[in-house]
Amino acid sequence: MSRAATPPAPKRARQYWLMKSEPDEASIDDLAREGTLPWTGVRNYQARNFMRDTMQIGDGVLFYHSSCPEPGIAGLAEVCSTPYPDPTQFDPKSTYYDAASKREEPRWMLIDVRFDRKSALIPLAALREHEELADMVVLRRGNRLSITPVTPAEWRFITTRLMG
DNA sequence: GCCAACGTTGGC
DNA sequence: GCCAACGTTGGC
Repeated sequence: MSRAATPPAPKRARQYWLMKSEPDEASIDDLAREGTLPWTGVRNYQARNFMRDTMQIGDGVLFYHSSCPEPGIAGLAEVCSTPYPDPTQFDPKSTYYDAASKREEPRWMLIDVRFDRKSALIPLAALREHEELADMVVLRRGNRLSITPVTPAEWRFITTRLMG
C-alpha cells in the first residue's frame, strides 16, 4: 500500500525588507558578531504589523544604518524567527518599557534577524541617484518608518548592481 | 541644533 | 470623528 506523498507546503515567495537600525544601538558589525539579533524596540504599529503579520523566515533584509554620520545600507540579513513578544516592553529598566502592555496581551511583537553579509556602505545619497530605486518606500519624502517593504526588482538591483 | 514630516494623544 | 498640540524620527 503506497501512500501519496504529502505535497510540499505551499511556499510563499521570498519577500524583502529594509530595516533601519541606529549603529550606536545595533550595527551590522554587532549583528556579524552576534549572528542573530532580536529586533527590539519597534514602537510603531505599522512596523510592528510587518513583523507580526507579514515577515516570514527566510525573507531578505537590507540592513540600514540610520541617525548616524553616514546613513545607508550596510549589509544583508535574513528573517530567522516567527514573531514573538518583544521582551523589552515588560522591562521597567528598558528605554522601550511600555507600562500599558501586559504579558497576557503583549502589544509589541518582533522577529529575529540573522547576519548574512556586510557590504561596503551604500549611502542614502547614492540610493537616490538611481532611477531604478526612485520608488523605494524608504526614499519617499518624509518617510520615517523603520521597516519598509522592498520590491524584488529593488532587491536585485541593490544586491547585484550596488554590492560587490 | 534645526526643522520637515509624520504619528499619537486627548479635548470637544 | 475632528483636529490642534505635542512628541518623535532622521537627514542635514
